[in-house]
Amino acid sequence: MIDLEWLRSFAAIYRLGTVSSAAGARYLTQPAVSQHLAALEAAIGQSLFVRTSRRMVPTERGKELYSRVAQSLDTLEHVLRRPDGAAPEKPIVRIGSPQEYFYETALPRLAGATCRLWVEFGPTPELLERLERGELDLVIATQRLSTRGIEYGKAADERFVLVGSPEKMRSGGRRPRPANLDQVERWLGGLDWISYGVELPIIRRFWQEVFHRRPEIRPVLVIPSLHAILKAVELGYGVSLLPDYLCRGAVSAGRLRELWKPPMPVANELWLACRKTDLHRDEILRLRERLGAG
DNA sequence: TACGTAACGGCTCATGTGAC
DNA sequence: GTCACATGAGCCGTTACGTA
Repeated sequence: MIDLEWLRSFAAIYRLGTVSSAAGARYLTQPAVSQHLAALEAAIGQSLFVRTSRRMVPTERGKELYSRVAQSLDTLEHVLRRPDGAAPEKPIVRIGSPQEYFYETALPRLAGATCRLWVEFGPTPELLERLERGELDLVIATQRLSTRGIEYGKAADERFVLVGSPEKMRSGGRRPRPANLDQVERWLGGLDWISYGVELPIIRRFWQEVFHRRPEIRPVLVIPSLHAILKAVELGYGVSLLPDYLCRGAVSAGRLRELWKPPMPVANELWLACRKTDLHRDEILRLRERLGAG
């Protein structure tokens, strides 16, 4: 007979990745949780995790079991937590995202969601790692990493727009003919640039895709925030590349100007990632639909 | 019915083991 | 050396059972 406590410990190990952290989360000691898992594996007759030196990696049987019990255990946890007569507690979905995309695009789409949302920001590789570890439920990713057990759905395309302030452009010297890439490169290389980082992320990619070489640019301003870059461009610090969803409003309002359109647009795909074992969860499916990856 | 006692289950603490 | 899991020893609460 399988004890419910064994399953609760199993789910905690699955989500948190180690027996020790699962023990902490369950207010038990590590040996207690270790014994729960050993008893569950003995009852089932199969290993549910591969013991590596640093992590407990679920086996196929472990993944299958988790997908079958996770929703029921969550429901049970909610029922046990809520006081008698209280309305059923909404499930929690933990979302990881790039800050600017979430603020500009995801947040308006999530208005009226029927679950509670806990949002965290960070770089995509880190967020995907945390998704795999069970610390997040849904990640808006700027790239697809080959991670087993993660399902990706296309959420959106973002096009990078080369922008500057109208005042800066008036004093920026004579503009080259748009079709002459050598002239355009020399012209752009002579402008003041604002970059997200010293390694010139976005700018480097733009340069390589358009001019097929590395940019020789020393940015006048480095700010790891796209919103701050937008403001800095408006204030005339220099020019930069921004996602279309972020600068569209400022361009329409005349605060920014698109300086030049490359022959082929430089774009990025945005993905919505979740664990395959969570694909049965209603709240996950609904959020995927809202965010465009249904 | 009340009490004493043994058995059992589940926990913690301490420690061993293996991987990095 | 550090980190994480497994294991043995011992403690404690619960339960079953016998006895007054």
